[in-house]
Amino acid sequence: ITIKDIAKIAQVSTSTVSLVMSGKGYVSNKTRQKVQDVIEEYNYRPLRAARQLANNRTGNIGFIISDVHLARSEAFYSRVLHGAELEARNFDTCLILSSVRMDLEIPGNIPRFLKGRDVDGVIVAGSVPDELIRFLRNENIPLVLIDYQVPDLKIDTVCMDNRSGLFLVIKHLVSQNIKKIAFVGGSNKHPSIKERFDGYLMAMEHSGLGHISRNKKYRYFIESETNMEIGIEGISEVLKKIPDIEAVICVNDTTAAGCLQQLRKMKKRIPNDIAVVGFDNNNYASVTHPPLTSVQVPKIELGVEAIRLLISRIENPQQIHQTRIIPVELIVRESSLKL
Amino acid sequence: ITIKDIAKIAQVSTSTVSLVMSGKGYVSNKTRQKVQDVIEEYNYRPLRAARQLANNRTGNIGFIISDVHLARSEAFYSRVLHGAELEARNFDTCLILSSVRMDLEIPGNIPRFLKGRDVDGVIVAGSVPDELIRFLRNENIPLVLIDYQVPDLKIDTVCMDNRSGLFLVIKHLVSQNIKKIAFVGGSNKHPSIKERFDGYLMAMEHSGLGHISRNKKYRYFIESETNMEIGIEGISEVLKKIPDIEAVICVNDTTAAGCLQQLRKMKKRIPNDIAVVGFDNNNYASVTHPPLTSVQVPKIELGVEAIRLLISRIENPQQIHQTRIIPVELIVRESSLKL
DNA sequence: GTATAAAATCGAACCGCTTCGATAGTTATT
DNA sequence: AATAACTATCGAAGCGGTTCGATTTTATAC
Repeated sequence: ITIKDIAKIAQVSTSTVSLVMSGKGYVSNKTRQKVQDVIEEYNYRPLRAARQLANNRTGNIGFIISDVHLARSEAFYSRVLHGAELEARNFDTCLILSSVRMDLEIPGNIPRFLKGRDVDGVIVAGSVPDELIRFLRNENIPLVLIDYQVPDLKIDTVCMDNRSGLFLVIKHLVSQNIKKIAFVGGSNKHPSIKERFDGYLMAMEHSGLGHISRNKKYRYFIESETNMEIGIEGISEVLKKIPDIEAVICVNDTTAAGCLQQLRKMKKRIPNDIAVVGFDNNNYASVTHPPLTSVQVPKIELGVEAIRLLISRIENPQQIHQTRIIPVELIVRESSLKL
Repeated sequence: ITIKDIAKIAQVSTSTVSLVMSGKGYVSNKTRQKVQDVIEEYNYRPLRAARQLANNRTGNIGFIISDVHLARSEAFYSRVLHGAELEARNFDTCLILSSVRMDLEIPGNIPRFLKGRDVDGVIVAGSVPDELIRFLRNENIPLVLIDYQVPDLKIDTVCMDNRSGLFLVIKHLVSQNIKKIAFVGGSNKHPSIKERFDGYLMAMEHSGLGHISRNKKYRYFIESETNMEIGIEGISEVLKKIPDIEAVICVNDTTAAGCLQQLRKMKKRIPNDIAVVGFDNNNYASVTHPPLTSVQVPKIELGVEAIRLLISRIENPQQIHQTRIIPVELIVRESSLKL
């Protein structure tokens, strides 16, 4: 069933039907009603592809994420994706998903929807090869990054308030008179990780604990994707240097899970010997033993905001580039709550 | 840059370019080479929408999943989605994602890609409203279900071998001389859940423990989505009736996490007092305390197989309906391994 | 050497929709 | 009464491909 069929049945031209559907131009009320009735009756929906061909708008948004992120055991980016999907629906827009390998070749290996020019814009979630982002930029495709950025490129971005998150954590620990607070992290390549560490430094200074945070014995970093091993090694190393450590803040929950596991193995009591705090408030924060205090990141919100930002850019390509920062929240659980 | 441009530059007609791209018809080697060179040089990619309009193939596959599933804390269906995406790539096909609410109205609320006829086929992962599936069936859209089925509808399906999973579990427990084995589950509406319970019954009979599994005191079910609460309540109830229970098999890891938590609260030693086994081998199976024995379900594979099945159906709409069963594997961890 | 078949190439129609420009009918303006 | 300005509707071109004949060239058969 095509627009021609509708036109014939309603005894008007296809242009009139088109005008009715789009709400543009002049159509008398009588005609409009007639056409709408026929559309309704036959449940007519215009073919997207035909529409795209005619007016160069696809109604699709591409969502790109690295294989690594998508394969990650925490559901972080799946949640972000979910948020994006929910909001895309509100704009009558489809989400086309593509994962990319971190070693993809450009332009040989780019997502298929870019080859077929199948999308009006693209969301990139988390880190992907910078060249991919540069490529998208060169192609002049509307683009929004989530929780990532590329040095010296001005791009619309949605991210979470990592620094404030650390202020909340430190404040919570200090309120329990905990002072010897260590930080365990991973590769600083990802901006969020760097920001969390910066937040730690700043918040510690702010609480008058700068003499601790400035002491490098209280830090542990490994150049790798964050995983449980970092937590395991991290807490072991820190404990060697500072046996009377009181708390450890991990760069995310996965790392924290490693810490918990290792501390249990060492027969440390959590939180009474050592408090442990994570970040992200992942799906397993509450099934660890003990349940993990963490900074809740509104993942759905990240996706929602990204869609909004992207659509506003698609509609207004010249608008100034923005960064939207989503607030976070501290979720206190047993791992940091002294009895 | 369009096919006309390429044609002009290569000094052939657009039809010839088209023939070169599709590999159909007769083209001399010389011409083919010439055209391919130009395509290469200008990095020409045909516009999908134009192609679709002409030959009625979109090159897109829709992936439908319920909000509830996608929001689930375990990453089960995200993994399945990931697998589908990976395999779709191999077929130069895009995956369009849509989540649906369990209370969606049909046809008002159906995914947008169905309205615009934007996909060649659809994958449905997990349970969705049966009417949606019937609707898809009526519309004659190629369809594959993952881990779900609708009574009295013949539809291509990919699922996991739930029954065998339970045989593996029982065998493992019995080999440790554990006999008093209970089963805690959720709503039987989802076929997998029912199959797991059936597997329990069958495997127990098979191991000569039928007198136990036939005793209803060893079972606990709640009509609800599976969650931690079911585990918590389930193990409490069973323990009341059978205080000397030796093991509990939970319908999935989430439920098992609830069990673990409750048992710890009750100061039971796991696995020496009671062994606990889950199903799915979720992302958090290894961070629970103790780490959880579980049946590993190859989630990526589920997605991969679904794509393969769907594409084969798209290409051959008349082929007989199939059910592909993905094998599972037991992952033994501390929660069931007596010292 | 001619008849016939196969190979190579092209022009044009078509897919379903939007939109520009033309046309005609109404109403307002002078 | 003539002109201008809307309002309403439509025909046709065009978006970027594919594909069906038609046509020309080349190879094969007798």
